[in-house]
Amino acid sequence: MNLNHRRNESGGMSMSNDSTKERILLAAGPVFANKGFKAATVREICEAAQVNVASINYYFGDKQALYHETVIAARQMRVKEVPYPVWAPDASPEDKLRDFVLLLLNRLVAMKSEPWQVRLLMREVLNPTETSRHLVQEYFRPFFEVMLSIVDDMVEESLSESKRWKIGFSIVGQCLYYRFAADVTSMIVPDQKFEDEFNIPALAEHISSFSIAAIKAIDGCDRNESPKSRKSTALESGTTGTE
Amino acid sequence: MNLNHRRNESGGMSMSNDSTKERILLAAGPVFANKGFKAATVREICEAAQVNVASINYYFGDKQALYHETVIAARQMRVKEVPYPVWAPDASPEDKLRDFVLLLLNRLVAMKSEPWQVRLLMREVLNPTETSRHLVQEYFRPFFEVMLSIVDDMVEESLSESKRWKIGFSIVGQCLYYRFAADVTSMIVPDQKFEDEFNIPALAEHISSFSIAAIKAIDGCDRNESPKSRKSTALESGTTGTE
DNA sequence: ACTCGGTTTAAACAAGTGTTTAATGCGCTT
DNA sequence: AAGCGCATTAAACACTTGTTTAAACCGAGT
Repeated sequence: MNLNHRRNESGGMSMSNDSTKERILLAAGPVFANKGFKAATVREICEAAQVNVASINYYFGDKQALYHETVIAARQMRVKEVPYPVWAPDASPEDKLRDFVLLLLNRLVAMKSEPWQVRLLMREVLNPTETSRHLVQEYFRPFFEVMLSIVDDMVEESLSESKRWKIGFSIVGQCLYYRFAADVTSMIVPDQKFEDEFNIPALAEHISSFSIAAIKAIDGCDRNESPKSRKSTALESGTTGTE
Repeated sequence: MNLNHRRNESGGMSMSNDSTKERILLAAGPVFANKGFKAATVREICEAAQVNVASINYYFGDKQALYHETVIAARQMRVKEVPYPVWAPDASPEDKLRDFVLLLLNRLVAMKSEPWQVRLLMREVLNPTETSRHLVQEYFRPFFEVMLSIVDDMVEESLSESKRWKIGFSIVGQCLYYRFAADVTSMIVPDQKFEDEFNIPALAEHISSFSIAAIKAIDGCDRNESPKSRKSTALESGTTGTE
């Protein structure tokens, strides 16, 4: 465990040119994204980056540290590529939400080209490491709060904290589905239909309308959490599963 | 590549007792679920199952085949544990949908105890292998169709095919969120609130109400796909991201 | 020309990987 | 008891893994 693994750091984030360190970072991204941390091998990364196998340890210390830096870099790239919209002061919350859903889909889904940055971030969401705690604090949470403030503006009375969260998760969940289950979805929907009807603007329009309608309805008639005390109408659970 | 890897098969699915093959299958589940195919090692599985390292190759041929059988077994267990409801003939589609969402959450989310079966299936959804094509055909697709037929009963006019799908994905997406992003969610929501307000019945109630309201609203006023031709209200995309 | 720092390299390393082998054990029937 | 077939075992195999080492390289600075 030697500690001589910091060279060439001109300070902060350089992101300069085709330096060796840079090439490793760029090559590591797709490999980690496609295979995960363990299955990705340093030799594969080094070959893709056209550098010696020892370079990773020289510049990053070990494989784990390279992974960490790769995830951070992926987030930065994604944010830079799809930045926040800036709204006119008189924009309605409904229109803001539409833009926000579009933003979320563009950042996280981006069906075409399947950018490795997104795949890598999704891995962190599904299987959190120490890196993803950082991700939540610095990235997901503030993002989520912006969306919730838009929702707040849409309803008359103030929502309970957990209701706010649930609504937020409903919106985010609909968007995330198309990333998480993209491959499975394309096994269900025919290819042609997928191209035509499931592009990002169309999906954003659907998810926005769906969610706005739901929020308005909830706002109108209910702040009671479990009022009707409905008993399940299911007679009895038979073993009639798709076995 | 020897082919002597089928012994002790009394025919079809035995699932009998604590035979060696059985023990391997049960031990392999959690290991594959937690680490993925590559990162899981046969030695770790064999130690957990208290069998010799050669046993996996003896009974299953190779590691890949064991993985395949493990995924199939996980699906069967999950279906058996949370079977379909059987509805009364006069049950309203709204109540059916509520039960269906509850079923989906129970099968796929099951917050407490984090069953390895679910984690394993989610891995297949996110990173499809040859095994997951089987999974979609035999399991997801029929399940999805049942849900869509309930939605059909809720609306007046018949929906377009892609609209049907999008609504279905909206409902499924909301449910899946709590599995995919469970760990991240618990980083956002305080522990106490999580236990109290985000249990399965409460989530099912929220998702059902949210979705039913949205479906009703969509049914009422719209079959036009992109009518308003709304231009984005975003002035211009600044670089004001959480950088 | 020489040295010196950072960089790159091929080779080696030790540990871990899935898989195979050959021997042994064990419960049968004959 | 002998023979047979399935089950289990420890050991070895061939290969890959992340990491380390020591030598070579290379562009300044003196």
